Amino acid sequence: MPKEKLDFDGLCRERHLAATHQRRIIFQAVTAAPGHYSPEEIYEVVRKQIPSISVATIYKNLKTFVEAGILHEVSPHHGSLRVDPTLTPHHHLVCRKCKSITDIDAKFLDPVRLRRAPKGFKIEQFAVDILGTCSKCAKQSAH
Amino acid sequence: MPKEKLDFDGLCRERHLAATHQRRIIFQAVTAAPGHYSPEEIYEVVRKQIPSISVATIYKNLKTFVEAGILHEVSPHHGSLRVDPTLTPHHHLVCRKCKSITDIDAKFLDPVRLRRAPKGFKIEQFAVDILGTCSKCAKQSAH
DNA sequence: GTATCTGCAAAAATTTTGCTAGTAT
DNA sequence: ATACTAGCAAAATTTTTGCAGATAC
Repeated sequence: MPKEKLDFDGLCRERHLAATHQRRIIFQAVTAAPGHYSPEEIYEVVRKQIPSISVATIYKNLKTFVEAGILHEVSPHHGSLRVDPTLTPHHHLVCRKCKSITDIDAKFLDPVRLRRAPKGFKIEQFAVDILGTCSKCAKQSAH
Repeated sequence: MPKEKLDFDGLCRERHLAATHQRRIIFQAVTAAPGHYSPEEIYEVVRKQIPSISVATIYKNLKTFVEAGILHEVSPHHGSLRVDPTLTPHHHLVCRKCKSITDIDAKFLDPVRLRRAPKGFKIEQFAVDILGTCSKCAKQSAH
């Protein structure tokens, strides 16, 4: 029995998600190779196996997978461009539930340092997103 | 003479950008207070002072400001949601020019560590975006 | 059997584009 | 004078929604 199928069904069972055919194929499409796929790219791949699939199903399930922790977002996607006037070095606390963003001064973090320089990439800046749950959301889900 | 105006005109001169009225007001709107504004939010604020402003102008100028380094993006905005199948700890090299994303194993980075815990925020994960220029883009702008 | 999920189509939201007139340098 | 920029309207993208029928548990 193929390993992926086992994994996927197990993952779904753990998180009380229905292991539907569409979800299985979407998951396979995303995990077939490392990459940083957009919903549109995944749609095009999945469509080859399930021509009747709809983009809405891709979106709904990617969201579901991310919320369930089965997949990750590349960087927190805030729905639209977000611009930041603060030019002093700082990073961001990002709440996974309410998507709120809070600044945290860079001096509260040990300086980010590479142990091995990536070949051919000229580093200009480190941006750290600290993902988690803000106090407001923690209270709400506490009871 | 107000400090902001001086700063803004100087910034524009340095980067060979025309210091237009619209840009000045947009810049003031963004820098009035720390925050993480969307184009729509900025539009609503600027509209109070320049009712004839258009959303397109907001978008064009935010993009211009970000490219010029006058403002920062909160986290790299990739145009659409991007999903990542790699669950082993890793971070991302993001090219500012071509927006390409490359994985870098977490063990090539000194572990991210907080010196002071943020009050009330439950940390779940650190995501580091290493911003810079990839080798391909470096070559293109070299000559 | 019941709750959940899919497909569809339509709407909403976000972002880009082309062009003309206006403005900064 | 020249190059750049703003406004406008329209299009292109991206994402969400509501609901009827289908599917998983």
